[in-house]
Amino acid sequence: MTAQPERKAQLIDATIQELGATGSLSVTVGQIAKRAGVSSALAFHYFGDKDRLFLAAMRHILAVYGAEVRAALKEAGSPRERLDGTIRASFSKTSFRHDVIAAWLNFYVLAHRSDEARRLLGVYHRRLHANLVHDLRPLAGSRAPEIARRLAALIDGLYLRFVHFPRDEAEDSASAHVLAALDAELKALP
Amino acid sequence: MTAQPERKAQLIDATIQELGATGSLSVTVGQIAKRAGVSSALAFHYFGDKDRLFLAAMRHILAVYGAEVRAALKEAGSPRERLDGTIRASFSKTSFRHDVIAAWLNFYVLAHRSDEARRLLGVYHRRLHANLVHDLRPLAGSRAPEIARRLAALIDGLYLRFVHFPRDEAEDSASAHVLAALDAELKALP
DNA sequence: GCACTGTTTGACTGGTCAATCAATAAATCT
DNA sequence: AGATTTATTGATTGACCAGTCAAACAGTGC
Repeated sequence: MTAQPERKAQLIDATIQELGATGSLSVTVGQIAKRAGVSSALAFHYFGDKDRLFLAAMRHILAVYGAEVRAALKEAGSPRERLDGTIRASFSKTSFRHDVIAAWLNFYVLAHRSDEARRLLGVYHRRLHANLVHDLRPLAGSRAPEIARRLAALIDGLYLRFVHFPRDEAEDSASAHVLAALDAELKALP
Repeated sequence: MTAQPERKAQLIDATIQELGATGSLSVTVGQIAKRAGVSSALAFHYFGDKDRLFLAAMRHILAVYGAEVRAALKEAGSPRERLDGTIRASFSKTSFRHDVIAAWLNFYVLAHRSDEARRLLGVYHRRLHANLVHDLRPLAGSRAPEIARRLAALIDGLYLRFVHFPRDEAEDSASAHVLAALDAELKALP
């Protein structure tokens, strides 16, 4: 999946950057190609059309995010530490890079009309859910899936809010909110 | 604000519908005008440019949402009932109309680069927050604002998820999740 | 019946853009 | 070395679109 020609990677990077610069999917393939230092025809040669170029960029972002989560989990021991890692990875510096933000926002829009984009979004959802459930199970037993669903939605919702109204301590503040919700859920367990 | 010619309202409706039909902000003023049964020049005459037309549409959606919240609150007595009303209004049938969904998703994108859109989004945030805090206060005292922040983010996050992966019982299921989170927060109070 | 004001349009412009294509260069194979 | 595939581009096309403008139209007051 990542053994492609150099140019493909350049174009994907340029897509993300250009998306961040203009903020909408109406970026032109020409602008992207220019930033990548190649002709626009090459972008079409490799990706077929604009949508597939953008989807490739989104897959790349999700791959990077997945790697960050895995890295965070590797250093965690207890379920509680692992949950903390999963949550913090969702609010990592990378996630708050303004080009990554723009990609995510436009991805949500695209997922509403493109089947492939929705499928990709589903992959992200399931991965996050599975991670949360795995480490909630020892703490919450059969209530784990239900609580995981709420924590996942809370993560997305907080992300959206910090994206539009950023603060310096977004990373910590957002994580703290999710952990507080987790504690409340656990404390309230029967 | 709404004592303007009928045509303005028609154009706003058409904007929302066309946005729902194509799913992205790249709808053309021509398409919108055609759906409204007028010439595109008229849209420019009334709204100046495309962005302002879209913002007017979004203001309309927020106004309808606000009215739904107010209606739900009118029938509620206890703080708990009022919270339930606020939450259910956020997941009303209207909010899940597919053209309203498309408008919200694109609104999030726009809010990332347009000051006026972000300002509008801030209005929505503050209104929701204020409503939640008002009715949480008797139940959670000084912790009300903090909990309200989480519930608001949870509402947005759940909305996003049900929007992309709809279920028949979305309305009830989403509300139930928020209420469950509320109960957990209250039960966990010191 | 005239002046005035707001409404509405058709025609136009200047520009943009996704996608294609024919052609060249470079690499790989046989 | 000749054949075949892959990488890459410049030029082009055909459609489309935001925004402008001058003019036609309709109502209102006088």
